[in-house]
Amino acid sequence: MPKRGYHHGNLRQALVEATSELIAETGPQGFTLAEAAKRAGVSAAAPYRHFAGREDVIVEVATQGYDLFADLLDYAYDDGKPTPLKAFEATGRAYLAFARKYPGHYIAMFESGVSPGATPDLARACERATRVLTRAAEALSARIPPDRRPPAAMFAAHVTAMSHGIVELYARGLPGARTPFTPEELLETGIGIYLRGLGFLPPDDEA
Amino acid sequence: MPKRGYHHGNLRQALVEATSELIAETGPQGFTLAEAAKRAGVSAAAPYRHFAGREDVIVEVATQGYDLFADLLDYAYDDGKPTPLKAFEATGRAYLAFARKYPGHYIAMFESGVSPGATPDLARACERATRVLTRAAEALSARIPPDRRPPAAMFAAHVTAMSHGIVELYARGLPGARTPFTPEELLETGIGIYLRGLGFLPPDDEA
DNA sequence: TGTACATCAGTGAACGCGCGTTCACTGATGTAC
DNA sequence: TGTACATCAGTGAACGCGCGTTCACTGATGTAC
Repeated sequence: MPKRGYHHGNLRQALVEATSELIAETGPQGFTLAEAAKRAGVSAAAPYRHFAGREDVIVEVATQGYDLFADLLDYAYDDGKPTPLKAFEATGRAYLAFARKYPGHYIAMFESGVSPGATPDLARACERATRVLTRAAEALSARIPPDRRPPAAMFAAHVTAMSHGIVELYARGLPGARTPFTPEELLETGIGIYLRGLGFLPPDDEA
Repeated sequence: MPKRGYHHGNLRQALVEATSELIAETGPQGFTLAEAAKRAGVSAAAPYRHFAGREDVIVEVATQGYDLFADLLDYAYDDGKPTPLKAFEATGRAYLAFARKYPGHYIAMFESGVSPGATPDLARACERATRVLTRAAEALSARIPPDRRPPAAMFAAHVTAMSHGIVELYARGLPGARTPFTPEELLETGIGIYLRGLGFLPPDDEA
């Protein structure tokens, strides 16, 4: 990695980081390129040396976000070890941790209105993240009694929807939709009940 | 209702409707008061006769949204008839139907960054909607074996989260997070599995 | 090692634009007599 | 019923502002000889 190479050093990445911060603070529509440039300590014209325009920066944040997301989920899943269930639960926790730690990336990915097909890179990164989630669902699915096993894609969609809903409603600053529960509690109990409904967990307790 | 009273007739409500359309099209940050005025066939200065400013219009859309939301949920719940389960499922379908039919209101309520405490009216409307959902969860909860019955608030949060997640990820125009399933299918199956996990539904099938 | 040159990241001024908001106004509506 | 007046919803012009983007430039870096 070139440290402080040219004038700025690594302006491109500095702009991506400033942008993700700004998106977390003001939303994807509220983000301005001028403010991102100012935060990076650079004139308003400088970003055009690295990006085609405003939209392009958001797309890059989303792309890096999906890549990081896929990495984290993959690491948490750990090839299904020690058990598919434990690995699956770890993946869920990683989902929440990512949303909490990288809110700007998360918003750029899911709330910016950027189409995942906007760029080949973005499409690739997005698909990779989806694949990790689907794989986790499939591995777990294999242990479910076939007669009540839903398609793995549906299984993955249910879990993704609950995770996303918890992030949006209870992990963000929304002061209205308050519950006495932490997002982590909600996700763990919610997924637990769901898995029991699939017949995977014993009816009483024990994980 | 006064039909075409003063000059415009009912500019206030026309602005609210134009705003909800615009929010659905461009997001809460992309909405401009000038465009809403144009759609209502009125000069850019006219809205200030009815609203304090831009933010105030969004708050009004959110308030009317929560009121309508509460009405629809309440109607669907129908006092728990014919059974708490059927009523609960009908309420879930009403959630999805509202989000689909009034996307601008939905976005103003959940994605605009407007705090539910912004206005006494908004707080009241928001609480009313929450109360309907919690009541439905409580009534159903009473039929759940006490040893595995979660707090009603948690129950309500799980279901709200899954509903919201399905709306955001699979009922909107996001061309990336595609599944072969309709939002209605996803919600019905997801809630069904969840309820089975609570021990409410018989392990095999039957509603 | 030293010099001349090409490259190119970042600058600063400028542009056109559309937005939110204000303000004096105007003209239709409602009301008092 | 008719007239005079008060009210107030909507107008049009204007403002200040910040944004996205362009463009000729400048000056540091890398490279060829």
